[in-house]
Amino acid sequence: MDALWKQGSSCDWPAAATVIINDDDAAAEELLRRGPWTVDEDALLAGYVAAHGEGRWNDLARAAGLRRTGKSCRLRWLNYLRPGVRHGDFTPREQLLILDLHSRWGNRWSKIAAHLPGRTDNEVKNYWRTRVQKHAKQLGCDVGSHRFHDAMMNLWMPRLLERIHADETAAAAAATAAHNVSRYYSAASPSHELLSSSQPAYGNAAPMGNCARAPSPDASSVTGSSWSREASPPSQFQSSSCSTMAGCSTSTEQCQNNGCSSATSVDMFDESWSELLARANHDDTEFGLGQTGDNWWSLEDIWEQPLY
DNA sequence: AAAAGTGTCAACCGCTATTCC
DNA sequence: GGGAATAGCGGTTGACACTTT
Repeated sequence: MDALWKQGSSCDWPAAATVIINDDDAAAEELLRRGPWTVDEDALLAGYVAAHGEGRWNDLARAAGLRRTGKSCRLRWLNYLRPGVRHGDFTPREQLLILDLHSRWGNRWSKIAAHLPGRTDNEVKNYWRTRVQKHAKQLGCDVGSHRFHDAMMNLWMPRLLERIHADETAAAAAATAAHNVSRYYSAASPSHELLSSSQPAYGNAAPMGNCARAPSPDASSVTGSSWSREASPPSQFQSSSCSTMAGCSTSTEQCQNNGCSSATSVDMFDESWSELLARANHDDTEFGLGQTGDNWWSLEDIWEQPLY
């Protein structure tokens, strides 16, 4: 198929580009859009899937009136529009799980993503390529090398575990404190409800977001990258920092679903996560915290540079 | 303030596997 | 059984935002 690309000036939708498919049959010529999705396209796709469900994506694209390939529609739906998709920084738990699963399975992104609720293979892949490979580069080695593996096992992962533990300890303390405060106000005055109602309103408005996420993107945000970037907290690991209930804009249940380290029990990673912790507890040689003497990365490297 | 460099991530590409006819 | 269509996967690219000089 010969394809001639041109910028979308002639297109009804802004930006992006269109492709003209040159076919022997002129009647078959059609315009297909590519590039960033618009709000209108998102609405069309989401609305159609909501009404009719997922199906054959090429047919769906046509039926929905989208000038996109089925492949493009599928990708947009899976990576962005599908309910439950999460965006934003990876929590320390997620980072740890990615490191662990990648060490077992390699670049099996979809398989790894399947263990990270709400995360897509694309996001996991991007995380690996941008963050993890960057550290490997700093070490002057390849991500597949023994050196990198050792650094990951002896430095990175133990510190992620430390961080997670610290977060959970803080969360437990905060939850206890909140409980006590609640009891105090409950006893002292019926107006304690104000405490809970003072939570930011956008928590419910963005049910798919993680706890650190800002309000829903406004209509001018098209691809999602803009708002996710804007919403990204400046401090590392902030996405897990809804450990204090006061700082979390979502309910406890949402927090759990979103992987936040709230004080209460259910863990989003279930089996994989417990396996990991079990290994951490029983395999000191791999996860030992005392093996940081060979300092390829300084502590500053580990914690000052973003691991997310 | 502007240019250059860097990081991030959505979207696309090409390939393989699976399903359908 | 075989070919076409579709789904799914991993790799790559390009645009944009941010940082550094």
